[in-house]
Amino acid sequence: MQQTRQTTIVDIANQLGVSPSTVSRALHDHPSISAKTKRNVVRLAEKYSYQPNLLALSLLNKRSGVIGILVPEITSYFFATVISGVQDMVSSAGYKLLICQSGESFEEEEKLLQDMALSRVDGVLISPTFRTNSFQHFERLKKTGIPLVIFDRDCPGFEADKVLVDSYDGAYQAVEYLIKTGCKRIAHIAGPIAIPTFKQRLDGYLNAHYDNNIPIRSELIVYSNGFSSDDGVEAATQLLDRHEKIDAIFAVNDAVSIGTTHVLRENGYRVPDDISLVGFDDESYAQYYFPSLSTVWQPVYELGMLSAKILLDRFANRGQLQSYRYEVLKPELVIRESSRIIAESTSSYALPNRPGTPLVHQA
Amino acid sequence: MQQTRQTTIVDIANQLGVSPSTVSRALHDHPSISAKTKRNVVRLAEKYSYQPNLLALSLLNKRSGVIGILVPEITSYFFATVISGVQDMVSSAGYKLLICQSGESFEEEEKLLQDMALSRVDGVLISPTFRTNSFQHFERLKKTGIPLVIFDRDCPGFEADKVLVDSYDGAYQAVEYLIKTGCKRIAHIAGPIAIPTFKQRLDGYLNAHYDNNIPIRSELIVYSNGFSSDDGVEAATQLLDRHEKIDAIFAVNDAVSIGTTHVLRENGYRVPDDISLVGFDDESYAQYYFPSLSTVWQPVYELGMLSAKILLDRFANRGQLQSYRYEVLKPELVIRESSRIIAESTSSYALPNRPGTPLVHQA
DNA sequence: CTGTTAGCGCTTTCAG
DNA sequence: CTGAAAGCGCTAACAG
Repeated sequence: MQQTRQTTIVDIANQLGVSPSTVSRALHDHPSISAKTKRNVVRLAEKYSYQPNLLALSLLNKRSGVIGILVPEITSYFFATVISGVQDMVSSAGYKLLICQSGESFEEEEKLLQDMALSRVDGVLISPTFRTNSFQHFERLKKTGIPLVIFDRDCPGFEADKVLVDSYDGAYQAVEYLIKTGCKRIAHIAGPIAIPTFKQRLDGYLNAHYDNNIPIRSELIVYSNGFSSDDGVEAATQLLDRHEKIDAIFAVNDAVSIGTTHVLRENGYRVPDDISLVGFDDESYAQYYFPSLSTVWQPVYELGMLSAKILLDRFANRGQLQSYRYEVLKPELVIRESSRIIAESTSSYALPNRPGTPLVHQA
Repeated sequence: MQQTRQTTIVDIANQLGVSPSTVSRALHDHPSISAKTKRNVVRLAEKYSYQPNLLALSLLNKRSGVIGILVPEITSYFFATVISGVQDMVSSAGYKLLICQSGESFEEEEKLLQDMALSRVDGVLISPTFRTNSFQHFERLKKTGIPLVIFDRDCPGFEADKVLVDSYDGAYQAVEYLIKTGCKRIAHIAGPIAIPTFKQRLDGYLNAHYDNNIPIRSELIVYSNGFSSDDGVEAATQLLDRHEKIDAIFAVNDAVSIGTTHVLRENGYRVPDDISLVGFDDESYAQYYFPSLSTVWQPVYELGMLSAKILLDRFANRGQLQSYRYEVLKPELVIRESSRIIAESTSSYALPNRPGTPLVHQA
């Protein structure tokens, strides 16, 4: 624990009676360096377990080798997995990852982004808070020359590289499946529609009805304040209080789903016998839940990898003007026990075996 | 996206015809600086949206303002929550957090730790992989003067600040509770006992039996290869294959528990009617599971806060020799529906209402 | 009140 | 093959 001061290149130089530049060269296999001095330098370096100071290097090279990622929170399966994907991609390119949570607070998002800029991260990946409706802080970042990639949650009107999941499509698949299995009165527990992703899920729900000529009943849609299990409990309770007849529920995500099943069970409804239920996310517990949860799987890990890849590409083509990339990944419906299954269409829906979290997934 | 080169203090100085130091002083409210020049400087700084280069500062001050945290993985509720606690603590002290995952790989752990040392993090929080049995890389870090705190997973024989949870006690509580509720043949699905934490849970299981004069049957203990739900499925299957009579299972954690309930259900056992089940961790889904999971809650967020706090204290008393701190936090048994409840002892066990994840918890 | 100087640790011309 | 010098961006004595 004693702060013995790290040995520097100068220390070694002095001890050997050579110049710092010689030491530097020796340490980097520079061609024009005598084998002898090189040996001496390397020996000393090892003896003192010399460690190059990356801070000095960063200052010199004007790049820190750090990529920042800003997410609303890391405790959900979704973001934690995205981060894993990003981590794997950037570290294979020699970058470190600075992970920050905004906690869905806009002010925090601004502050953290500012912090990152100050510490001179080389690039940033951002999934904005659902309160983020002004993008000046993003623009500011762009202006300082730090490339950024928006992922998962879109920022309408803000131009940047973006990697999203087609939530609309996932929701559409889910609801159309419910319709095909004979459900007529399908409720939707929507998340805060300030989040574009959740708005899209609602739209998917609506259009699946429309395309299948099923009337939409606004009394079957309940808007939740958040998207945790507790929010699910609240929303589901609210839904049941309306005393509407329902035979299916499409919930905005799995967390809300399990809150919902809880309420349904307490009120004597059986899933899926009385009510079919489909969630979204395919959380790690979804397959082991009882009944196991039908849900929409998203290529989360891949989302992280791709976002990071796009950022790295920007580094490679630094300066060159390039149009922004806009990537949309496709989710997949996973049918399990929480929804009734109709025989004839099973084959087209059932996915072979998708255990928990596939680390690598083919697109 | 155009790299316009960030404006520096020198740019401002030149433009104003003053020296860089004057600019620096103006920007820092130095007492001896004329109101006029200060105004000029500030105006220009704003005009060019000047941003101090933290890398230069770090190099100068020999502190980066970054704290590193190294965990086996971030996708579990446990570590994600620890990180949240750490994040909140360190950011309130003005530090940034560099989060790294070892993926339970020893080599990766070594490499990442090395990386952190190179980027001159000011301190490190570590929860080692379960393969970590040599601590030379930790020693090396200590020698370079970077303080480190070990949390959650102990490193027997390695001296450092440590913050742990009393897993032994948690397990003991759980098993004693099962015994008190009348269970006679309590099985244990143990995790890899290379992890001290899991070894402790096993010990708690054993000693609770011993203290209550219940014979221990080795055929009721199954050692799982990992601690995911899939591992739980495998271990539970193995357990049932032994055709031993059992009336309760204490599983090493909640993830394994839900894999276990899955297998039990498939084999026609009802929980808790036929078999009582208790897990460990109190994951966010535990209370909404069916049946809701009896489990052992750990002060996870607090664990993160405290670990970070201890590290910050080291900074404050830098250099001063101090004995290492060894903190052990107490877990609490949470009784829900997956275990039979006996009337008379309920009161001493039942906890009022403990929804999901308490953000702040009194010790 | 302000400028000059030196230096954090390192690399990289440019001269030897 | 090696050294001297300059500089990345900034601050903190030390002089004026």
